[in-house]
Amino acid sequence: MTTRLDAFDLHILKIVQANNLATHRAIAEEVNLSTPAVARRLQRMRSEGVIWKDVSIVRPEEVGNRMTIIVNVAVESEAIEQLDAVKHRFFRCPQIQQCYYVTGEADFVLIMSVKDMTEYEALTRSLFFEAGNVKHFYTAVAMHRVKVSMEIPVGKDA
Amino acid sequence: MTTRLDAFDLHILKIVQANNLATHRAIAEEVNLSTPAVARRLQRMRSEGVIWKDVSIVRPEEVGNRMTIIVNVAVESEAIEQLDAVKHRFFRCPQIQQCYYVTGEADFVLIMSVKDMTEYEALTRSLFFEAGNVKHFYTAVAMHRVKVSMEIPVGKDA
DNA sequence: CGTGAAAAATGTTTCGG
DNA sequence: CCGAAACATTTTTCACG
Repeated sequence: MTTRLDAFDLHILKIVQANNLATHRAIAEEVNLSTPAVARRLQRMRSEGVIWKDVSIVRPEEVGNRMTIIVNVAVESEAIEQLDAVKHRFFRCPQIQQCYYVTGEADFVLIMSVKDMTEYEALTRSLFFEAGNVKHFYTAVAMHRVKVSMEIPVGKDA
Repeated sequence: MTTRLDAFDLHILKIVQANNLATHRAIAEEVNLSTPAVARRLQRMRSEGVIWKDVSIVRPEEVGNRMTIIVNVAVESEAIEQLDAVKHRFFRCPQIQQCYYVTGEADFVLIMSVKDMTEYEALTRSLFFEAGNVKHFYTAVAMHRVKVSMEIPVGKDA
């Protein structure tokens, strides 16, 4: 929060969070600004890290990665060293899309994208059993991805 | 999976999943193809829905001190009607970024982005208590977002 | 289907307010 | 810091292998 964002910035963010391929002209028209103004603001927000990434999102079904699995993991030791080791292991696994370190009964929540249960089972072995420091884990299979987004509410509903 | 994707397509997907602002020329160079070839493949994958969205991802910290909260929700009735009502309610809530309908003890897993605990508490009231059909819910606060991505493994690790 | 060179559109830079 | 016009890219189109 080192940066101050005005109403124009927030409006632009709202747009590019939904579609970052929108042309500067189209954005400029919607927010009532000139093309270079929009370009400057986008460039600033990208260099300052307000916008931290620009990505395409693909449908899992289309590339053969079919199942989404949500795993709650509890660790044995919460010593910093051990915890960092676990975090790194999770971070480096491509099938783990998201990993949150959380309060409460579980220590980690993982969101994974795997091809099938066979692949998942193999991963549980290498990630949870063999690697150590995992007390127990609870697996939930996603039957329906009701909503999948990275959008952050800005403006009126923020 | 109506479409067949060749090695070039997968390679391109890998790139744009990390950065969809990469120029066609840069992509072409990396995958050893001509610029228009890359353009055609991208256009095809977008029209066919393999690439289903192109978005900017913003840092939550930069748009107001935001917290990520993971909620497990169990419903009373799993009748289709009631379930759809709940899904729609969750889908329409801007603070709910992700919603999965899952097997197991909980019925839904929600990933929420809220400004503070006050906002979260207000949402729990309107989403869980007043709206009905929610048996119980379990709240976990994310202390650290270890990994946050929508990337799907393609190619060698898929 | 992929390639390479033209046209159209987009993004960027330079200025003066 | 914004906006208008010149400038440089990129994207697209098209004829051809």
